[in-house]
Amino acid sequence: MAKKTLSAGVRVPCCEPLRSCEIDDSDAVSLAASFAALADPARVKLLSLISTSPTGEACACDLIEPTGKSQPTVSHHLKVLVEAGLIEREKRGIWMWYRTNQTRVDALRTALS
Amino acid sequence: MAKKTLSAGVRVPCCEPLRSCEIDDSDAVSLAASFAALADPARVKLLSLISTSPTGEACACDLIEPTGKSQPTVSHHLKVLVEAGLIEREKRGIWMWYRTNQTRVDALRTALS
DNA sequence: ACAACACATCGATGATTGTCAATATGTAGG
DNA sequence: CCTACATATTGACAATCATCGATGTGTTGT
Repeated sequence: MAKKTLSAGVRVPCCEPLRSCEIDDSDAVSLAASFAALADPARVKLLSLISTSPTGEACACDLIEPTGKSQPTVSHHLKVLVEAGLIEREKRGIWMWYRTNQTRVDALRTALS
Repeated sequence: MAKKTLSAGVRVPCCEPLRSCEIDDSDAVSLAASFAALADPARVKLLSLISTSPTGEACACDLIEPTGKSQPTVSHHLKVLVEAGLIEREKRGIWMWYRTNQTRVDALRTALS
């Protein structure tokens, strides 16, 4: 029961930082989905590995050993990151190359402002 | 370990070690835990509601209706956010007041840089 | 064509999570 | 003490998730 609201409660359009205005339901859902993609240590590490690569991209074959997980598990986590839009994949020859989608990561960071 | 064909069947390592800037496991675990706290639309909305409050804090009683969840469910989500360090709680009289831990949120945002 | 390799997908399983009804805890007033 | 209220906790359940072995798909070199 809200009864101590002091302001008029005017709603403004929102896709901006959390602190600036109250977000609507669809924004909350999409933001939560993005954060969920980072809600596993393996995926945080994968994004770090890919982001810090000197060339800007990383081969899947170099991402298995550092995570300490099996190849299918790493493949699964990479798929989660791709579907969340945080990284992109490109097949060259037999190798799959991953790079970060900096625009999407930046958008996430902005949402925390 | 993965190798790459340059030409004439010569195989070389995929890319640079990827380890110079790699975050360590404990950092990945703690970061993932923080992101996990934001991996639910209800919690994203709660953090938004609290952060955008004109007074800087919000009473639990005002957070139930906007989320569309039951009172125990909202209480549960608030607890998750508190335990993740993203918000803080203070009881005054009958009401529980929540405010954002901006330092922690800023730390999360920095991690995405 | 064939074998070796890189990666994705499938299937199964144990663990975690979101949800709410019921109940407990704590606070204020009569 | 008793009642009304605000919030937290418990218990149970369905849904989702992380994991890996087995297998499928596609590519390269022989």
